[in-house]
Amino acid sequence: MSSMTPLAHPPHSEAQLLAQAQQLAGRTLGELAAMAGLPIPRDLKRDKGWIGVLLEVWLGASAGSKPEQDFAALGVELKTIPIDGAGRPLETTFVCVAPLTGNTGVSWETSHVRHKLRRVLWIPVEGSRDIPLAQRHVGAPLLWSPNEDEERQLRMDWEELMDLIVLGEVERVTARHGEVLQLRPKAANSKALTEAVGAHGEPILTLPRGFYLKKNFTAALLARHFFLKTY
DNA sequence: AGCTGATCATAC
DNA sequence: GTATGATCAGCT
Repeated sequence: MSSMTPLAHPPHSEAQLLAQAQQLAGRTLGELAAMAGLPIPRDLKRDKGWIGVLLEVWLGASAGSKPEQDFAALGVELKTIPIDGAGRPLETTFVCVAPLTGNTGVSWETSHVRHKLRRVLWIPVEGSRDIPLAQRHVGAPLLWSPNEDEERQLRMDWEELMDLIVLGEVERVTARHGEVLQLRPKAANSKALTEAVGAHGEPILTLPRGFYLKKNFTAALLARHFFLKTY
């Protein structure tokens, strides 16, 4: 326990990555931040990505911005997921920005969504705002790939949403579209604009959008994991 | 209460 | 603006 330390280098195998993640289970964010020498914000209001960065440090992921998977050599993406006392997600999960132009000929097979979700290390973290940040516990990790059903659900939603984008109907899409995958703003604020395609094929300016996993999807994959592990 | 639309920090 | 990391918070 006292030898616990952040990985100084990216893990060389999934097994090593998972082993390190399992070491974090049961610890509090306060303990992990102190051991890593990171200051703890009072809350996440102005530090929304803080937990993600903290766990990146512990797991040897390259912190910072790179359009790559967190563990590129392993092809693994890291996602922290806030959960309530019953282990259910408190928030949707951002996947990637949605391409709003240049989409002629794009397919699910080569999509960013599919690539990002090919293999994910999920790390549940207590997320209730009633629990002080430093006292929140890290849960047991789950190394996951979509099964046949999950992949089909994702593909169907992705194709529906991309069809609307290509047809110039992006501004008619709401977060209600999609069963497990939704499209929502992903921007600094409501004044940030990016290019998209209008209803008549003309260029328009609209909010940047991102693909997000709905809570029903992540809740199911977490529940399945804990069911199989426990019984 | 939960969801949808909006927002926060930082690097480049 | 885009890309990384996500959660906030007003409204239904």
